[in-house]
Amino acid sequence: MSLRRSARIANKNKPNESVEQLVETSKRKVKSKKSIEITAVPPSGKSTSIDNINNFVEEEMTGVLITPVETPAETFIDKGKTKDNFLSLVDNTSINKGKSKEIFQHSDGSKSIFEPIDSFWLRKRKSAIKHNESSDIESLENQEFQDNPVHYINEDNDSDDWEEIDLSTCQDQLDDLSESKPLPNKTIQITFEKPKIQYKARGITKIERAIRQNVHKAHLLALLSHGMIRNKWCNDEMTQAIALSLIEYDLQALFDKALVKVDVKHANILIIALQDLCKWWKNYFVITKPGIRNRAYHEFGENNEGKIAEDDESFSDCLTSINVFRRSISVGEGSRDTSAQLFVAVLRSLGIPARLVCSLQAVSFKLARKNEAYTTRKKDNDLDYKGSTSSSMNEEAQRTLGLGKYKLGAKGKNRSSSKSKREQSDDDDDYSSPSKQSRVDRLRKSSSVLKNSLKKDNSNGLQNSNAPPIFWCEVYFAAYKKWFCIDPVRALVNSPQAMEPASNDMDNVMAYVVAFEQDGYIKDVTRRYASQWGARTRKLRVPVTKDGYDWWHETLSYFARPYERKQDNEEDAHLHKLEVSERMPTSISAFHNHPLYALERHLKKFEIIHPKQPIIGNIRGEPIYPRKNVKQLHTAETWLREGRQVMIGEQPLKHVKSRIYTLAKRRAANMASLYDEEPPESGLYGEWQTEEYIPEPIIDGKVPRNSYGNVNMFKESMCPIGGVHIPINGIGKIAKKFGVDYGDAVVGFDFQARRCVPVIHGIVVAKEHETMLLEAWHEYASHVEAMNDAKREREVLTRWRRLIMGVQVRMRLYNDYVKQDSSDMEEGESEFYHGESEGESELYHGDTEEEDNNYLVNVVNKSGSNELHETIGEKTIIESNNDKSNTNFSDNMDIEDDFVRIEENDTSTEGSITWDDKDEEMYTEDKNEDINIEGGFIREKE
DNA sequence: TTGTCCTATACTGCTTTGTACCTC
DNA sequence: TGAGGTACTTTGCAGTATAGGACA
Repeated sequence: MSLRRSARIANKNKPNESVEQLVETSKRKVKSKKSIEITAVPPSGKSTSIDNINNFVEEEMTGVLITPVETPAETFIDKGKTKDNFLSLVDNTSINKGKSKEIFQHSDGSKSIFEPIDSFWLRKRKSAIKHNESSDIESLENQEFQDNPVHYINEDNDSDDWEEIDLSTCQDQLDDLSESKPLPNKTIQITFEKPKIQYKARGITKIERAIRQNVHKAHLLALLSHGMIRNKWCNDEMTQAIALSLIEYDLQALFDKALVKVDVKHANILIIALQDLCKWWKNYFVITKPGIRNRAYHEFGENNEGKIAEDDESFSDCLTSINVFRRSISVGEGSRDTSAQLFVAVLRSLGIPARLVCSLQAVSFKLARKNEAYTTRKKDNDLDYKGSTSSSMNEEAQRTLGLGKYKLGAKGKNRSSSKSKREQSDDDDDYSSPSKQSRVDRLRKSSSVLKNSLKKDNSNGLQNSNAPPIFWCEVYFAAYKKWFCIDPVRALVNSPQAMEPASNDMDNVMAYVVAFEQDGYIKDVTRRYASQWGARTRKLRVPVTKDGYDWWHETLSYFARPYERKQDNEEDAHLHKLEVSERMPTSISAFHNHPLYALERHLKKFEIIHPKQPIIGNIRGEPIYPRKNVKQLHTAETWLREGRQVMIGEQPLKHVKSRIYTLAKRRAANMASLYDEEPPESGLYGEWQTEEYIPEPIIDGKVPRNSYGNVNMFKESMCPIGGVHIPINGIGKIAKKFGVDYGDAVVGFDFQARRCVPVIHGIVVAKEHETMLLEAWHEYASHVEAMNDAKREREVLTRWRRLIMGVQVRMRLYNDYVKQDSSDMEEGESEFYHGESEGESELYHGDTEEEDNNYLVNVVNKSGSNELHETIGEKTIIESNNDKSNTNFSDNMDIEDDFVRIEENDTSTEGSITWDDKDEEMYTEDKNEDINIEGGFIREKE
């Protein structure tokens, strides 16, 4: 390692010094240390004395700075390899430890102290500069030497560099140290206090987040499917017939009257009719279960499957077939969800265009707060069905309905099994039979009696629950051109705000509200019901990716109506109006990332509010601005990359601290901090302060370049006027040869190892040179290609020559020495080739060094079949056609380059081998060596 | 008890124009 | 001798989202 390089490395903490200064400094340091006995540690681990210090510098010593430690107290953690090297020279006994220093005792009793080099150096240097003790490096170093008589600096790593000295030279300090703390000689025991485990907030990892989102998506699809099936059941004619048979005649007549004409008057009649229908339904249908509920992600942990399944069954109906669905309406009981679904069937039976609406309760992909899902679950009696329907159910009603209820004691415990059996049998029920019809009539007649008693029993339970439902309905009012929501469970008509659950309701989270149309299409109507769409609801949904991909939107598009109706457009407009007129949040945190409103405090680093008008409100004294006024800012360089330039005279709207990424910037920042200067800042500009980049023109073929000698070509529009970008790497050489002025085209930057390297792709030249350069380039490229081909050909022929010569030598040796000893061998035949099984002769496939010289010749004969010929010297073995399995060519892939493919009649290659199909004779041109082949055996031609 | 804000933590992605040395 | 290729460099860091806790 050169002294110059050593100086450069040492310069890491002294960037303001020139290399020459540092070379001098290094030399001075070496001189100054000559009075001290230093044992330094080069990377090799061999100790070096100060007498060899000059060599030491040259060896790139990874030495350390050694100073006496006065009050070692804390554990020092070392990670440097250099120290490990040092430790090999001493006993592994740490005598005393300091925060950044450590004392080691050698086998001979001498001691060494370590201190990381950079901390000491920087501390001293900063201190000196700060107090203006000396601006001169030399005086500073002298001062250091006074404080620390032993030191040497050689930095390879910032904090891992160590230097060893013999502490006998600083015995005074050590004596002091020894007096205060006697140092043991041998092993010591270090006891660490067990650290207090502090469980801190932990976010989820990227993978975990992806898994959660996928689970969330899968659940959404399952819920969509569930809704589609139930919606289809709502169209069931039998179910609708049963529904129609249950509705009182007067009510039916009212609906008939309301549907006569489409106007406001009749629409109002329809509203009244719907209200009456809801009241009737509420009295008729007994709620036995709360229905689907939302679950926290962590509830789906391992070993919870059984519990969840059991839990779900007790919460919602498991309608296994449409017959069970039909039965539910005839008996008039079920969960809140089933109630709403059946009500849709009722409405459709009356000829009213009704949608089944569902708030999909997909498992959240966000982390639930600690035990939140359990602790904040509803404890109100509204949904605590256990204490309502079950225990308080009137026995008379149960008897009449033939029902057992949940938790009715020992009797009720057998409910599930008996119920399931009954459901199973009901699956096959034929409701069109007279007997069943009479059962419906019976139910119809007795319904008022039954329901009154049930209602009484459920007065504090599910029947009168005010909790927003999961399923409800929507009815289209043509007169108002609006969809009105109807909640049959609570008998509410057109109260969309009542459908939104409380924000802390963990059982019912409103994130996706979808409406299933009568014809099966699905529409997202969340915005009609979510009052805090921008502030809350939007954040609960699958986020739109940065490149704009909206999974939910795409998924729903598969189920959306392929054509648009007038009422759909009207509805879209209405939903959009609801979205943009969302009321302002009442908390400051809700303004964070709100799509409509913004506070200055939430602006990001590269954002600004422009213009600061209008102020659309105030929250705790802070002005509220429209989100559309939040504008993105960029540095002039970033705008240039976008193909825009800052207009002359524009001042930065904002100054931000520069990001320090590259080494160059870091050095500059270090220098600034060294002199207590302000860190460098970048000015930011808005798009309105920029204009499209206007490239300079090419004058007299001279390409304008930037300060780095290149041409910025971040966008095609940045090409100099009259110039052209030729995106071919290497064409610059051609331009240079022709004396054409050109500039390397910088199309971007590559960031590697904290360095920014421009990505150059092709050149920019004047347009008039383009054709000439391209032609020259093609010529050059073909020339290079031909050269490469010729080179490769030469290499192949050389190898063939070596092969043939090698085999010839072998043959000669064989004939001279081996053949003579084989008295049994027939003349003219060689066991060497066919005497052993399948041609695997020892020599041919032997373990000799020449083994690799067995090459393959792939010959295409006239009939077009491929045959593989293995050539050894003057002989060729022809293997079976296209059957490589019996050949020993397993290595042919590795020596593919050594294949010689010889086309028929191809005489272009000197010394090529030609295959004549007529007489099956292979001969080598220019060598006058013909080879006869008989039945696959080889015989030299006489 | 609830809503809001602050803090700690983890993740994401921004950064924006070399050079010494070796081989051919 | 010059062109071209390769290795070295480093163990970031600021901004942002979010969970958890404190507090009104």
